Amino acid sequence: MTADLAFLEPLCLPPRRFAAGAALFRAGTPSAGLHLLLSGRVALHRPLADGALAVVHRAAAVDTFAEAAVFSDAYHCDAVADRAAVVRIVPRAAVHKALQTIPGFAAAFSARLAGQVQDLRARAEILSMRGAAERTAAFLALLARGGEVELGRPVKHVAPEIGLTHEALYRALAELVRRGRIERRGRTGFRLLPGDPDPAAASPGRAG
Amino acid sequence: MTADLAFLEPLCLPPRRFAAGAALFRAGTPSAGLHLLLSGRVALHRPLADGALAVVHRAAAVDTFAEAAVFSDAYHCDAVADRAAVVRIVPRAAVHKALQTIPGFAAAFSARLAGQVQDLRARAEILSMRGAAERTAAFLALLARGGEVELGRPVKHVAPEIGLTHEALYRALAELVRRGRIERRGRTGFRLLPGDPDPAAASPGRAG
DNA sequence: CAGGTCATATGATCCGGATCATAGAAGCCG
DNA sequence: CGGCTTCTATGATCCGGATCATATGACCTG
Repeated sequence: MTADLAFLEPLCLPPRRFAAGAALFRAGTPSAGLHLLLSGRVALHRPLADGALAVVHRAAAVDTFAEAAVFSDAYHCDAVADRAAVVRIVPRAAVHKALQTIPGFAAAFSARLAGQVQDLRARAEILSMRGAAERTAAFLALLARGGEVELGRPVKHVAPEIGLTHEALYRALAELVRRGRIERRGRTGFRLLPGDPDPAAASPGRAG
Repeated sequence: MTADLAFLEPLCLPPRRFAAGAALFRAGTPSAGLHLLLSGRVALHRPLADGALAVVHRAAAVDTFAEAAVFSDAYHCDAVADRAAVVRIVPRAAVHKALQTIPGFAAAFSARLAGQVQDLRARAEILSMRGAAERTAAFLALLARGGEVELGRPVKHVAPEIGLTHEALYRALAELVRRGRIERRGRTGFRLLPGDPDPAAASPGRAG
Protein backbone atom coordinates (compact mmCIF):
# COMPACT_ATOMS: atom_id res chain seq x y z
CA MET A 1 0.00 0.00 0.00
CA THR A 2 2.90 2.33 0.55
CA ALA A 3 5.38 0.74 -1.80
CA ASP A 4 4.07 2.59 -4.81
CA LEU A 5 4.15 5.86 -2.94
CA ALA A 6 7.93 5.58 -2.74
CA PHE A 7 8.06 5.27 -6.53
CA LEU A 8 6.24 8.54 -6.80
CA GLU A 9 8.47 10.63 -4.56
CA PRO A 10 10.88 11.82 -7.26
CA LEU A 11 8.10 12.55 -9.73
CA CYS A 12 6.13 14.88 -7.50
CA LEU A 13 5.65 18.57 -7.84
CA PRO A 14 6.53 20.57 -4.70
CA PRO A 15 4.17 20.19 -1.74
CA ARG A 16 1.22 22.53 -1.48
CA ARG A 17 -0.58 23.42 1.73
CA PHE A 18 -4.33 23.90 2.10
CA ALA A 19 -6.22 25.27 5.08
CA ALA A 20 -9.20 23.35 6.45
CA GLY A 21 -12.16 23.99 4.19
CA ALA A 22 -10.07 25.09 1.24
CA ALA A 23 -10.77 23.59 -2.18
CA LEU A 24 -7.94 21.69 -3.86
CA PHE A 25 -9.77 21.55 -7.14
CA ARG A 26 -13.26 21.83 -8.57
CA ALA A 27 -15.19 19.65 -10.99
CA GLY A 28 -14.65 20.75 -14.58
CA THR A 29 -11.18 22.14 -13.93
CA PRO A 30 -8.41 20.65 -16.10
CA SER A 31 -6.91 17.73 -14.23
CA ALA A 32 -3.29 18.05 -13.12
CA GLY A 33 -2.71 14.44 -12.20
CA LEU A 34 -2.48 12.03 -9.33
CA HIS A 35 -2.68 13.57 -5.86
CA LEU A 36 -0.52 12.43 -3.00
CA LEU A 37 -1.90 13.35 0.41
CA LEU A 38 0.98 13.70 2.87
CA SER A 39 -0.99 14.97 5.85
CA GLY A 40 -4.51 15.98 6.74
CA ARG A 41 -7.72 14.75 5.24
CA VAL A 42 -9.49 15.41 1.97
CA ALA A 43 -13.07 14.76 0.90
CA LEU A 44 -14.15 14.38 -2.70
CA HIS A 45 -17.76 15.25 -3.31
CA ARG A 46 -20.24 16.27 -5.90
CA PRO A 47 -23.09 18.70 -5.42
CA LEU A 48 -26.53 17.13 -5.79
CA ALA A 49 -29.50 18.70 -7.48
CA ASP A 50 -31.17 19.61 -4.19
CA GLY A 51 -28.08 21.37 -2.90
CA ALA A 52 -26.88 18.47 -0.76
CA LEU A 53 -23.44 16.99 -1.21
CA ALA A 54 -22.71 13.41 -2.23
CA VAL A 55 -19.46 12.36 -0.61
CA VAL A 56 -17.69 10.38 -3.27
CA HIS A 57 -14.47 9.52 -1.49
CA ARG A 58 -12.49 10.28 1.60
CA ALA A 59 -8.72 10.21 1.77
CA ALA A 60 -6.63 10.36 4.94
CA ALA A 61 -2.86 10.81 5.04
CA VAL A 62 -0.86 9.05 3.77
CA ASP A 63 -2.75 8.09 0.64
CA THR A 64 -3.29 8.93 -2.98
CA PHE A 65 -6.49 10.20 -4.50
CA ALA A 66 -7.83 11.43 -7.84
CA GLU A 67 -6.33 8.39 -9.53
CA ALA A 68 -9.03 8.55 -12.16
CA ALA A 69 -7.98 12.09 -13.05
CA VAL A 70 -4.84 10.63 -14.58
CA PHE A 71 -6.96 9.33 -17.44
CA SER A 72 -9.31 12.25 -17.70
CA ASP A 73 -8.85 15.78 -18.98
CA ALA A 74 -10.95 17.34 -16.25
CA TYR A 75 -11.87 16.58 -12.66
CA HIS A 76 -15.30 15.12 -12.15
CA CYS A 77 -15.80 16.17 -8.55
CA ASP A 78 -14.71 18.74 -6.00
CA ALA A 79 -11.88 18.13 -3.57
CA VAL A 80 -11.99 19.97 -0.27
CA ALA A 81 -9.63 19.75 2.70
CA ASP A 82 -11.45 18.37 5.73
CA ARG A 83 -8.50 19.41 7.87
CA ALA A 84 -5.43 21.38 6.94
CA ALA A 85 -3.71 19.25 4.30
CA VAL A 86 -0.38 18.95 2.51
CA VAL A 87 -0.57 17.60 -1.01
CA ARG A 88 1.88 16.82 -3.77
CA ILE A 89 0.79 16.30 -7.35
CA VAL A 90 2.25 13.75 -9.75
CA PRO A 91 1.66 15.18 -13.22
CA ARG A 92 -0.39 13.04 -15.56
CA ALA A 93 2.46 12.60 -18.01
CA ALA A 94 4.76 11.42 -15.22
CA VAL A 95 2.25 8.79 -14.15
CA HIS A 96 1.84 7.54 -17.69
CA LYS A 97 5.58 7.34 -18.11
CA ALA A 98 6.00 5.59 -14.77
CA LEU A 99 3.38 3.03 -15.79
CA GLN A 100 5.61 1.99 -18.65
CA THR A 101 9.07 2.42 -17.21
CA ILE A 102 9.13 1.80 -13.47
CA PRO A 103 8.96 -1.92 -12.76
CA GLY A 104 6.23 -2.79 -10.33
CA PHE A 105 4.55 0.57 -10.48
CA ALA A 106 1.88 -0.51 -12.94
CA ALA A 107 0.92 -3.48 -10.76
CA ALA A 108 0.84 -1.35 -7.61
CA PHE A 109 -1.17 1.39 -9.26
CA SER A 110 -3.62 -1.06 -10.77
CA ALA A 111 -3.96 -2.88 -7.48
CA ARG A 112 -4.81 0.40 -5.80
CA LEU A 113 -7.50 1.12 -8.38
CA ALA A 114 -8.82 -2.43 -8.06
CA GLY A 115 -9.09 -1.91 -4.30
CA GLN A 116 -11.12 1.23 -4.89
CA VAL A 117 -13.40 -0.68 -7.21
CA GLN A 118 -14.03 -3.25 -4.50
CA ASP A 119 -14.65 -0.59 -1.87
CA LEU A 120 -17.08 1.22 -4.12
CA ARG A 121 -18.93 -1.98 -4.88
CA ALA A 122 -19.23 -2.71 -1.18
CA ARG A 123 -20.56 0.79 -0.71
CA ALA A 124 -23.08 0.41 -3.51
CA GLU A 125 -24.17 -2.82 -1.93
CA ILE A 126 -24.74 -1.07 1.40
CA LEU A 127 -26.67 1.72 -0.27
CA SER A 128 -29.00 -0.76 -1.91
CA MET A 129 -29.91 -2.42 1.38
CA ARG A 130 -33.31 -1.94 2.90
CA GLY A 131 -33.53 -0.93 6.52
CA ALA A 132 -31.54 1.71 8.35
CA ALA A 133 -30.23 -0.71 10.96
CA GLU A 134 -29.00 -3.19 8.36
CA ARG A 135 -27.24 -0.50 6.38
CA THR A 136 -25.64 0.87 9.50
CA ALA A 137 -24.50 -2.55 10.70
CA ALA A 138 -23.08 -3.38 7.28
CA PHE A 139 -21.22 -0.08 7.19
CA LEU A 140 -19.68 -0.66 10.59
CA ALA A 141 -18.75 -4.20 9.60
CA LEU A 142 -16.99 -2.79 6.56
CA LEU A 143 -14.87 -0.44 8.67
CA ALA A 144 -14.24 -2.91 11.47
CA ARG A 145 -10.72 -4.07 12.19
CA GLY A 146 -10.79 -6.92 14.63
CA GLY A 147 -14.30 -6.18 15.76
CA GLU A 148 -13.44 -2.58 16.62
CA VAL A 149 -14.44 0.52 14.74
CA GLU A 150 -13.13 4.02 15.34
CA LEU A 151 -14.80 6.56 13.12
CA GLY A 152 -12.47 9.41 13.97
CA ARG A 153 -15.19 11.91 13.16
CA PRO A 154 -18.67 12.75 14.39
CA VAL A 155 -21.26 10.06 13.88
CA LYS A 156 -23.40 12.68 12.23
CA HIS A 157 -20.95 12.99 9.35
CA VAL A 158 -21.24 9.42 8.18
CA ALA A 159 -25.02 9.55 7.77
CA PRO A 160 -24.98 10.96 4.22
CA GLU A 161 -22.47 8.33 3.15
CA ILE A 162 -24.91 5.54 3.83
CA GLY A 163 -27.96 7.33 2.55
CA LEU A 164 -29.50 8.26 5.88
CA THR A 165 -30.33 11.40 7.76
CA HIS A 166 -28.43 11.87 11.00
CA GLU A 167 -31.60 11.33 13.01
CA ALA A 168 -32.18 8.00 11.34
CA LEU A 169 -28.57 7.03 11.97
CA TYR A 170 -28.77 7.88 15.69
CA ARG A 171 -31.89 5.77 15.95
CA ALA A 172 -30.34 2.92 14.00
CA LEU A 173 -27.31 2.90 16.29
CA ALA A 174 -29.55 2.95 19.36
CA GLU A 175 -31.51 0.04 17.94
CA LEU A 176 -28.36 -1.96 17.24
CA VAL A 177 -27.22 -1.39 20.82
CA ARG A 178 -30.64 -2.42 22.07
CA ARG A 179 -30.50 -5.56 19.95
CA GLY A 180 -27.07 -6.41 21.31
CA ARG A 181 -25.39 -6.13 17.92
CA ILE A 182 -22.92 -3.41 18.89
CA GLU A 183 -21.47 -1.63 21.91
CA ARG A 184 -20.46 1.98 22.01
CA ARG A 185 -16.85 2.87 22.78
CA GLY A 186 -16.73 6.51 23.63
CA ARG A 187 -18.17 9.03 21.25
CA THR A 188 -17.10 7.72 17.89
CA GLY A 189 -16.00 4.16 18.67
CA PHE A 190 -17.93 0.93 18.40
CA ARG A 191 -17.40 -2.73 19.06
CA LEU A 192 -19.20 -5.30 16.97
CA LEU A 193 -20.71 -8.14 18.94
CA PRO A 194 -20.56 -11.43 17.08
CA GLY A 195 -23.50 -13.11 18.78
CA ASP A 196 -26.32 -12.51 16.32
CA PRO A 197 -29.58 -13.84 17.75
CA ASP A 198 -31.42 -12.67 14.65
CA PRO A 199 -30.22 -13.97 11.28
CA ALA A 200 -31.10 -10.71 9.55
CA ALA A 201 -27.46 -9.69 9.63
CA ALA A 202 -24.69 -9.92 7.08
CA SER A 203 -21.24 -8.52 6.54
CA PRO A 204 -20.86 -7.24 3.01
CA GLY A 205 -17.11 -7.48 2.81
CA ARG A 206 -15.53 -6.26 -0.39
CA ALA A 207 -17.32 -7.14 -3.57
CA GLY A 208 -15.35 -7.95 -6.68
CA MET B 1 -11.17 0.57 -25.18
CA THR B 2 -10.52 -2.42 -27.42
CA ALA B 3 -6.81 -1.82 -27.88
CA ASP B 4 -5.92 -3.61 -24.68
CA LEU B 5 -8.10 -6.53 -25.62
CA ALA B 6 -5.84 -7.21 -28.57
CA PHE B 7 -2.87 -7.37 -26.18
CA LEU B 8 -4.65 -10.11 -24.28
CA GLU B 9 -5.45 -12.40 -27.20
CA PRO B 10 -2.25 -14.47 -27.05
CA LEU B 11 -2.35 -14.75 -23.26
CA CYS B 12 -5.81 -16.21 -23.01
CA LEU B 13 -6.81 -19.68 -22.02
CA PRO B 14 -9.09 -21.45 -24.52
CA PRO B 15 -12.66 -20.15 -24.78
CA ARG B 16 -15.28 -21.62 -22.49
CA ARG B 17 -19.00 -21.63 -23.18
CA PHE B 18 -21.71 -21.09 -20.58
CA ALA B 19 -25.43 -21.55 -20.99
CA ALA B 20 -27.81 -18.81 -19.91
CA GLY B 21 -28.15 -18.93 -16.15
CA ALA B 22 -24.95 -20.88 -15.60
CA ALA B 23 -22.48 -19.65 -13.01
CA LEU B 24 -18.99 -18.75 -14.23
CA PHE B 25 -17.66 -18.55 -10.69
CA ARG B 26 -18.83 -18.11 -7.14
CA ALA B 27 -17.67 -15.82 -4.35
CA GLY B 28 -14.98 -17.44 -2.26
CA THR B 29 -13.66 -19.57 -5.11
CA PRO B 30 -9.96 -19.09 -5.90
CA SER B 31 -9.66 -16.45 -8.58
CA ALA B 32 -8.32 -17.54 -11.95
CA GLY B 33 -7.70 -14.12 -13.42
CA LEU B 34 -9.08 -11.51 -15.75
CA HIS B 35 -12.15 -12.54 -17.71
CA LEU B 36 -12.65 -11.65 -21.33
CA LEU B 37 -16.26 -11.77 -22.46
CA LEU B 38 -16.40 -12.56 -26.16
CA SER B 39 -20.13 -12.92 -26.55
CA GLY B 40 -23.25 -12.89 -24.41
CA ARG B 41 -23.80 -11.05 -21.18
CA VAL B 42 -22.66 -11.63 -17.64
CA ALA B 43 -23.92 -10.23 -14.34
CA LEU B 44 -21.83 -10.01 -11.20
CA HIS B 45 -23.84 -10.00 -8.03
CA ARG B 46 -23.71 -10.68 -4.34
CA PRO B 47 -26.47 -12.24 -2.28
CA LEU B 48 -27.93 -9.91 0.32
CA ALA B 49 -28.93 -10.87 3.84
CA ASP B 50 -32.62 -10.93 3.00
CA GLY B 51 -32.09 -13.25 0.04
CA ALA B 52 -32.21 -10.52 -2.58
CA LEU B 53 -29.36 -9.99 -5.02
CA ALA B 54 -27.23 -6.88 -5.26
CA VAL B 55 -26.15 -6.49 -8.87
CA VAL B 56 -22.58 -5.36 -8.65
CA HIS B 57 -21.67 -5.13 -12.30
CA ARG B 58 -22.92 -6.00 -15.74
CA ALA B 59 -20.71 -6.86 -18.66
CA ALA B 60 -21.79 -7.15 -22.28
CA ALA B 61 -19.64 -8.53 -25.08
CA VAL B 62 -17.02 -7.50 -25.96
CA ASP B 63 -15.63 -6.48 -22.59
CA THR B 64 -13.48 -7.59 -19.69
CA PHE B 65 -14.67 -8.17 -16.16
CA ALA B 66 -13.36 -9.40 -12.81
CA GLU B 67 -10.38 -7.08 -13.17
CA ALA B 68 -10.16 -6.86 -9.40
CA ALA B 69 -9.75 -10.63 -9.19
CA VAL B 70 -6.29 -10.21 -10.69
CA PHE B 71 -5.16 -8.75 -7.36
CA SER B 72 -7.18 -10.99 -5.11
CA ASP B 73 -6.84 -14.66 -4.22
CA ALA B 74 -10.57 -15.29 -4.28
CA TYR B 75 -13.60 -13.91 -6.06
CA HIS B 76 -15.73 -11.57 -4.02
CA CYS B 77 -18.97 -12.02 -5.90
CA ASP B 78 -20.85 -14.47 -8.10
CA ALA B 79 -20.74 -14.30 -11.89
CA VAL B 80 -23.72 -15.65 -13.78
CA ALA B 81 -24.38 -15.68 -17.52
CA ASP B 82 -27.41 -13.52 -18.33
CA ARG B 83 -27.43 -15.01 -21.81
CA ALA B 84 -25.33 -17.81 -23.24
CA ALA B 85 -21.77 -16.52 -23.03
CA VAL B 86 -18.32 -17.28 -24.34
CA VAL B 87 -15.48 -16.35 -22.03
CA ARG B 88 -11.71 -16.57 -22.12
CA ILE B 89 -9.60 -16.21 -19.00
CA VAL B 90 -6.28 -14.42 -18.78
CA PRO B 91 -4.43 -16.04 -15.88
CA ARG B 92 -3.42 -13.76 -13.04
CA ALA B 93 0.26 -14.35 -13.61
CA ALA B 94 -0.07 -13.48 -17.28
CA VAL B 95 -1.75 -10.19 -16.43
CA HIS B 96 0.94 -9.31 -13.93
CA LYS B 97 3.61 -10.11 -16.46
CA ALA B 98 1.84 -8.13 -19.17
CA LEU B 99 1.63 -5.12 -16.85
CA GLN B 100 5.40 -5.05 -16.73
CA THR B 101 6.37 -6.17 -20.19
CA ILE B 102 3.81 -5.15 -22.79
CA PRO B 103 4.11 -1.44 -23.57
CA GLY B 104 0.83 0.35 -23.25
CA PHE B 105 -0.96 -2.47 -21.50
CA ALA B 106 -0.52 -1.02 -18.02
CA ALA B 107 -1.97 2.30 -19.10
CA ALA B 108 -4.89 0.65 -20.87
CA PHE B 109 -5.63 -1.64 -17.97
CA SER B 110 -5.40 1.18 -15.44
CA ALA B 111 -7.59 3.37 -17.58
CA ARG B 112 -10.21 0.64 -17.66
CA LEU B 113 -10.14 0.35 -13.88
CA ALA B 114 -10.29 4.11 -13.53
CA GLY B 115 -13.37 4.14 -15.73
CA GLN B 116 -14.99 1.59 -13.48
CA VAL B 117 -14.20 3.72 -10.46
CA GLN B 118 -15.93 6.66 -12.09
CA ASP B 119 -18.94 4.57 -13.06
CA LEU B 120 -19.27 3.19 -9.56
CA ARG B 121 -19.03 6.64 -8.06
CA ALA B 122 -21.76 7.86 -10.35
CA ARG B 123 -23.83 4.89 -9.30
CA ALA B 124 -23.23 5.56 -5.61
CA GLU B 125 -24.28 9.12 -6.23
CA ILE B 126 -27.53 7.96 -7.80
CA LEU B 127 -28.21 5.57 -4.96
CA SER B 128 -27.85 8.35 -2.43
CA MET B 129 -30.43 10.54 -4.13
CA ARG B 130 -33.82 11.09 -2.58
CA GLY B 131 -36.87 10.59 -4.71
CA ALA B 132 -37.63 7.77 -7.11
CA ALA B 133 -38.15 10.08 -10.07
CA GLU B 134 -34.84 11.87 -9.53
CA ARG B 135 -32.94 8.63 -9.22
CA THR B 136 -34.57 7.28 -12.33
CA ALA B 137 -33.88 10.42 -14.33
CA ALA B 138 -30.28 10.47 -13.19
CA PHE B 139 -29.85 6.84 -14.14
CA LEU B 140 -31.25 7.41 -17.60
CA ALA B 141 -29.05 10.47 -18.01
CA LEU B 142 -26.05 8.34 -17.13
CA LEU B 143 -26.85 5.81 -19.85
CA ALA B 144 -27.89 8.34 -22.45
CA ARG B 145 -25.91 8.69 -25.64
CA GLY B 146 -27.03 11.74 -27.51
CA GLY B 147 -30.27 12.02 -25.61
CA GLU B 148 -31.27 8.45 -26.42
CA VAL B 149 -31.28 5.48 -24.09
CA GLU B 150 -31.76 1.87 -25.09
CA LEU B 151 -31.81 -0.44 -22.10
CA GLY B 152 -31.68 -3.64 -24.10
CA ARG B 153 -33.38 -5.49 -21.29
CA PRO B 154 -36.68 -5.30 -19.44
CA VAL B 155 -37.31 -2.15 -17.47
CA LYS B 156 -38.09 -4.33 -14.52
CA HIS B 157 -34.51 -5.56 -14.35
CA VAL B 158 -32.95 -2.18 -13.76
CA ALA B 159 -35.05 -1.43 -10.68
CA PRO B 160 -32.78 -3.22 -8.19
CA GLU B 161 -29.75 -1.42 -9.60
CA ILE B 162 -31.10 1.95 -8.57
CA GLY B 163 -32.51 0.81 -5.26
CA LEU B 164 -36.17 0.69 -6.25
CA THR B 165 -38.85 -1.93 -6.58
CA HIS B 166 -40.15 -2.45 -10.09
CA GLU B 167 -43.49 -0.95 -9.15
CA ALA B 168 -41.80 2.22 -7.95
CA LEU B 169 -39.75 2.34 -11.14
CA TYR B 170 -42.84 2.01 -13.38
CA ARG B 171 -44.46 4.82 -11.48
CA ALA B 172 -41.34 6.96 -11.63
CA LEU B 173 -41.11 6.52 -15.40
CA ALA B 174 -44.79 7.36 -15.79
CA GLU B 175 -44.28 10.47 -13.71
CA LEU B 176 -41.27 11.55 -15.76
CA VAL B 177 -43.33 11.14 -18.94
CA ARG B 178 -46.15 13.13 -17.36
CA ARG B 179 -43.72 15.87 -16.39
CA GLY B 180 -42.33 15.99 -19.92
CA ARG B 181 -38.85 14.95 -18.87
CA ILE B 182 -38.69 11.83 -21.03
CA GLU B 183 -40.43 10.12 -23.93
CA ARG B 184 -40.79 6.39 -24.35
CA ARG B 185 -39.28 4.78 -27.42
CA GLY B 186 -40.71 1.33 -27.69
CA ARG B 187 -40.53 -1.01 -24.79
CA THR B 188 -37.05 -0.43 -23.47
CA GLY B 189 -36.06 2.80 -25.19
CA PHE B 190 -36.27 6.38 -23.92
CA ARG B 191 -35.52 9.84 -25.14
CA LEU B 192 -34.46 12.52 -22.68
CA LEU B 193 -36.17 15.84 -23.21
CA PRO B 194 -33.91 18.77 -22.43
CA GLY B 195 -36.61 21.29 -21.59
CA ASP B 196 -36.70 21.15 -17.79
CA PRO B 197 -39.47 23.36 -16.46
CA ASP B 198 -38.59 22.32 -12.90
CA PRO B 199 -35.02 22.87 -11.74
CA ALA B 200 -35.09 19.74 -9.58
CA ALA B 201 -33.14 17.87 -12.22
CA ALA B 202 -29.46 17.14 -12.62
CA SER B 203 -27.27 14.85 -14.65
CA PRO B 204 -24.73 13.11 -12.46
CA GLY B 205 -22.19 12.34 -15.14
CA ARG B 206 -19.16 10.41 -14.02
CA ALA B 207 -17.68 11.37 -10.69
CA GLY B 208 -13.96 11.25 -10.15
C1' DC C 1 -53.94 -21.57 -31.58
C1' DA C 2 -54.11 -22.41 -26.57
C1' DG C 3 -51.94 -22.12 -22.35
C1' DG C 4 -48.19 -20.55 -19.58
C1' DT C 5 -44.89 -17.30 -18.15
C1' DC C 6 -43.05 -12.87 -17.76
C1' DA C 7 -43.23 -7.78 -18.32
C1' DT C 8 -46.01 -3.76 -17.72
C1' DA C 9 -49.11 -1.15 -15.35
C1' DT C 10 -51.87 0.75 -11.59
C1' DG C 11 -54.73 0.75 -7.29
C1' DA C 12 -54.87 0.21 -1.98
C1' DT C 13 -52.65 -0.05 2.22
C1' DC C 14 -48.87 0.08 5.48
C1' DC C 15 -44.64 1.35 7.36
C1' DG C 16 -40.03 3.18 7.77
C1' DG C 17 -37.47 6.99 7.36
C1' DA C 18 -37.67 12.11 6.26
C1' DT C 19 -38.89 16.16 8.33
C1' DC C 20 -39.82 19.27 11.99
C1' DA C 21 -39.22 20.31 16.76
C1' DT C 22 -37.01 20.22 21.19
C1' DA C 23 -33.39 19.61 24.59
C1' DG C 24 -29.42 18.18 27.02
C1' DA C 25 -24.30 17.37 26.48
C1' DA C 26 -19.90 18.45 24.73
C1' DG C 27 -16.61 21.31 22.85
C1' DC C 28 -14.88 25.99 21.65
C1' DC C 29 -13.59 30.73 22.28
C1' DG C 30 -13.55 35.49 23.82
C1' DC D 1 -16.61 31.53 33.37
C1' DG D 2 -20.41 32.53 30.17
C1' DG D 3 -22.08 32.36 25.70
C1' DC D 4 -21.96 30.15 21.39
C1' DT D 5 -21.91 26.40 18.13
C1' DT D 6 -22.06 21.58 17.14
C1' DC D 7 -23.09 16.97 18.25
C1' DT D 8 -26.15 13.71 20.27
C1' DA D 9 -30.62 12.14 21.15
C1' DT D 10 -35.52 11.49 20.99
C1' DG D 11 -40.50 12.70 20.24
C1' DA D 12 -44.36 13.82 16.76
C1' DT D 13 -45.99 13.98 12.28
C1' DC D 14 -46.03 13.24 7.36
C1' DC D 15 -45.06 11.23 3.11
C1' DG D 16 -42.92 8.36 -0.34
C1' DG D 17 -41.93 3.99 -1.51
C1' DA D 18 -42.52 -1.00 -0.11
C1' DT D 19 -45.81 -4.34 -0.17
C1' DC D 20 -49.86 -6.71 -1.62
C1' DA D 21 -53.29 -7.29 -5.08
C1' DT D 22 -55.11 -7.25 -9.66
C1' DA D 23 -55.31 -6.94 -14.64
C1' DT D 24 -53.81 -6.49 -19.31
C1' DG D 25 -50.35 -7.15 -22.78
C1' DA D 26 -46.24 -9.40 -24.83
C1' DC D 27 -43.85 -13.40 -25.80
C1' DC D 28 -42.65 -18.05 -25.91
C1' DT D 29 -43.61 -22.94 -26.65
C1' DG D 30 -45.78 -27.11 -27.56
